[in-house]
Amino acid sequence: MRIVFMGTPEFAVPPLQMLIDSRHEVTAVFTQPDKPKNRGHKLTPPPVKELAVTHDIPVYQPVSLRGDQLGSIMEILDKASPDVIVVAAYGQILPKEVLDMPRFGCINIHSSLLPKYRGAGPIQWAVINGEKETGVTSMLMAEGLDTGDMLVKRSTPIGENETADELHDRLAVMGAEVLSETLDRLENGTLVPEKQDDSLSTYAPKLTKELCPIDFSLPARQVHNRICGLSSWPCATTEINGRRLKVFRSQLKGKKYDLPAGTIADKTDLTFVCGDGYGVTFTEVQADSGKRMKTADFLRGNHI
RNA sequence: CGCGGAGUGGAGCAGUUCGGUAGCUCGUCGGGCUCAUAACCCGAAGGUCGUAGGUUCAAAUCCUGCCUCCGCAA
Repeated sequence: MRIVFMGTPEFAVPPLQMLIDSRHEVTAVFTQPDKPKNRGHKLTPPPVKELAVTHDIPVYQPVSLRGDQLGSIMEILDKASPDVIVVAAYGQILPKEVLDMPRFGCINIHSSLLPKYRGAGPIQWAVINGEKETGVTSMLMAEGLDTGDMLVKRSTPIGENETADELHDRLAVMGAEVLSETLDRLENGTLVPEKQDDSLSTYAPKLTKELCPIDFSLPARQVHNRICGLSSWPCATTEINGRRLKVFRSQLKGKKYDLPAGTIADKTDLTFVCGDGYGVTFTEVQADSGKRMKTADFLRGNHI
């Protein structure tokens, strides 16, 4: 099949790589415009663009698919003449004209078990909420946000101490597999679209930095889940000796303390008391202007 | 030229303000104690202080260029 791929961040890279390696032909790639990033505000291309250019695939980076742009977008799509458009974390709303354009429609891969966790932050929120499992769902795109009929779904357990970062990487690979299966079955006609039960849907908004400061009045389990879910970005934070401390990893101590929430229960391993009295141990941290390191290393040079 | 922090034995840091013998907590190696140990005691190795110049009797420390890493911001 001829395929147009739309995607932007790291999550979209494994699926695109899979398509490039497949018998299908990727005739065009759409991704977000280069944005000023990093120190010095250097203009940085999205990961998907970097992969596409190394394979000489035409890359388009419209600011918007809608409005004035629509005419030229449709021209590009006509020329690329896709049988299907594959969308993975593209970051833009597709207008109806685009959704209706390919013979097989538009297929989106979403990193949750729909209809749960629709939206921009499904991986992180699944971890923050302490879900036991999550997964990847492919769907036929409709006009609503992540509301299309589901095609292929695959689940995976979330590890006790697994961070959103690690889960993200696993789901990205799984996304490529789900996409592969979806396309195969699309061709041989064995797909059975399944409507989403809207009454079961939940929404996972983009993460903000307001979530970062650790609220030690919450039970230990929730504090731990939040640290895992926010790692490595935007990352849970707290303050220690007047310095801001990012917390990348933690473990449940499994021990109860008769101390007020937020106090340090154990200075030798950085265990903090939470709202239910149980301790959470920080295992990987980073202080202001320092680098990310194991707590044992941090404590060697930073006496608390 | 967006703002800011940092490069010191293998790890994490102090020392830089006010130039004057290279320090701390660990790790490593050797020895001792012990039924035993990641515990304790004794000892040892290991550093051109990121790099190139400059100032000086003397530079980790002051000045200048360059390299690398990181936080904010996105």
